[in-house]
Amino acid sequence: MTPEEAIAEQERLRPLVRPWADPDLNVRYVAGLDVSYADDDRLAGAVVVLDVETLYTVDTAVVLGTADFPYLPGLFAFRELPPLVRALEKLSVTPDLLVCDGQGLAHPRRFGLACHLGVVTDLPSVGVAKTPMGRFEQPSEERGSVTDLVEDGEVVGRALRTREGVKPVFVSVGHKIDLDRACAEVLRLCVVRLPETTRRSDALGRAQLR
DNA sequence: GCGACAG
DNA sequence: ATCTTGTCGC
Repeated sequence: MTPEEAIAEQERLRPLVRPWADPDLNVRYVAGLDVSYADDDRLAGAVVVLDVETLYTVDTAVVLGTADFPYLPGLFAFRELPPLVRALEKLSVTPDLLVCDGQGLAHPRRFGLACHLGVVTDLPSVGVAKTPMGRFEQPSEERGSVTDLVEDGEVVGRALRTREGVKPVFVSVGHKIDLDRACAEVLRLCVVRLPETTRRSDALGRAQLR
């Protein structure tokens, strides 16, 4: 697939994004997804499902693969989506929400990894990125404070302070959830700066490459 | 033309 | 993404 074809694919799928929650959305099992890279082009896609009430891990899956698409800003999903979908297929527990390592609507074409993964799986999803794609004001220092993340004059996500005195993370809607809910769900996954979902899937993926 | 650009 | 445990500072 060429970058031009990838962009066309994003434009084709973008209308399928539903940036609101089903009335009956109840989040108990949350999946964190991440891809780790080796020195060569091997990679590991990892997913960890935890019970949001206890933060206990209830299911995990890892797959080994190769990087078949380069990292290009705006086309990140075409590199990470294949191993992540394969990992999701290995789960025994169906997650209620996917927490992705990257952007959702906070994307130049409003179709970041979290949107793509949400649409492909038809599961609610949110993007949690460590660096922003857009402009934002610094949220105040206390845990839970937020500011808008703005791109092209529209609010595409939020900067969320997940712990006092740390850099914010950048939350955007992926699919089948609204921004308020997305921020609330992410915040309750955070013991330190990054959500436990992200931390555990990251650890699982890198361990698999050893 | 130049800089910016998730992981 | 990756290099990476203990250590410095609030």
